[in-house]
Amino acid sequence: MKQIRRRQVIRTGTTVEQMVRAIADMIVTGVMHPGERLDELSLAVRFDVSRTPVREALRELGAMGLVDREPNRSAVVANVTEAYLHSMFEAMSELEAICARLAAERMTIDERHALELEHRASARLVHANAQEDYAAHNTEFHTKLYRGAHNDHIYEMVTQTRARLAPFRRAQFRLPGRLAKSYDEHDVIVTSIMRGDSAAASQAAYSHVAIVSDASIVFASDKVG
Amino acid sequence: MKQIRRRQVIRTGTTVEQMVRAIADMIVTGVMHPGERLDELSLAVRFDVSRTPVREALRELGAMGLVDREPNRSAVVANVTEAYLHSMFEAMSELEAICARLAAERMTIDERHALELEHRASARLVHANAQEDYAAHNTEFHTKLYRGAHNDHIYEMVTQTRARLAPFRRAQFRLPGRLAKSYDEHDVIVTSIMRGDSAAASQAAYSHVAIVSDASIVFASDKVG
DNA sequence: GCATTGCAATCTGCATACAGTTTACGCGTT
DNA sequence: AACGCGTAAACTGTATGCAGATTGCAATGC
Repeated sequence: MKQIRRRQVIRTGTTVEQMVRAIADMIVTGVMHPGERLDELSLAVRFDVSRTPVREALRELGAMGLVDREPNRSAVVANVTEAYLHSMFEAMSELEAICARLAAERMTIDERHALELEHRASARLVHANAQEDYAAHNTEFHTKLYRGAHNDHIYEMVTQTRARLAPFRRAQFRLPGRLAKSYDEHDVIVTSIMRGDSAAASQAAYSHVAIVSDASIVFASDKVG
Repeated sequence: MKQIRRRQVIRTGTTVEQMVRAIADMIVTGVMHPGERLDELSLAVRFDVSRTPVREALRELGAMGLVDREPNRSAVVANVTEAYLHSMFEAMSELEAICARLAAERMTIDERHALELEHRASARLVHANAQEDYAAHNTEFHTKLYRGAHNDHIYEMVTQTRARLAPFRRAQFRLPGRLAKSYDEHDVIVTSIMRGDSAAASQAAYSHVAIVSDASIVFASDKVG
């Protein structure tokens, strides 16, 4: 995967915010790997700005947990310990369970229909084994679930946790048969939510994420230190 | 509560980190009120540094959710909407319930003893109606609970949420009889945890925080917009 | 009397410059 | 050949200066 070295100008809107998004995206999508250095001058040249906004962007990314910073040392793409990674996956399960429970209680009719529709549409992707497309669907499915909980702060927490886990979860759908299993698990969640069975939805969501975690940790274990 | 106008020099360790802590402290302890402006130059003069580290500190505080920032506008102490405040209190109940459940399952013998000890020691404060001291005990009690869950990421989330709620929760122990009720609620949590009854601990913790939320929202409702 | 426009003061956003720290490399010694 | 030391290069931390945006006020027109 070759990186684009050409100067990348992003002078629209607030410069720092754009840089935060751009760098976060590179980390989350795996263009940059955990442990990789983010030196200020290179980034400044690359985005065609001075070091000042770069530093502010790095500080914000640090606060988000996407990069690690130490005094007088370059920022590096966050390289979490295996223990912390495990705690994030567990937290993800708990948060997802909460969202599913609240969603079962609070989703509007329209939201329920939209969730079901999104889910049903993905069956086609499973049969085609379209891993990339299914991953996109998966993101949308879970986002709908988080939104459905109707709690902005929980949405913020779960979204942030998800972003931090993304680098360690990329390959999950490459496991043979994982797509079909994921679909089945989603099915239980959707069915429970449609019935308004919050306990079942919560339980199903917890297990679903726990399974994804196990699958992901296999791939992540060679990256963490 | 008069503010100290004298220059405040904090040249120990990493400057920006110190400033973040100092400003966060002023917000959390109520020295600065929601909506209050944080202009860069004043802060720079006050801490005897240039605007550059001030800006970085403000950006970090923004990422933490303690201050709101908009382009070309001063940072202001975060002034959340009533709806968002409610979502944070609800999230706090959920997180606390998780911590209590996990703590009931995972706390070591020593941690259980320490929690019980902290709790028992506070009985004296209730009888003396020592609100300030009880508030300190309360913080320590809940911190022990969060630690007891043995999950670093959840600890981070609950701590951050707690910090953001702090400005809106200051007066909770001024309600008549609240100290005694708080003690009783803690008692149920402690007893459940000592028994290893995770369901009861979780339930008790959820209710406890929900009650605190209701008490706090009364006081907060005249501050939010 | 009230609204509107223009100007000045204030403040933020960013670039540049300088100071202090860390890292890397080469030379000399053992 | 390996180790230690010293110097230079590279990089981060902070200050300062300038450009652009916003705000408040005052003067003017209706």
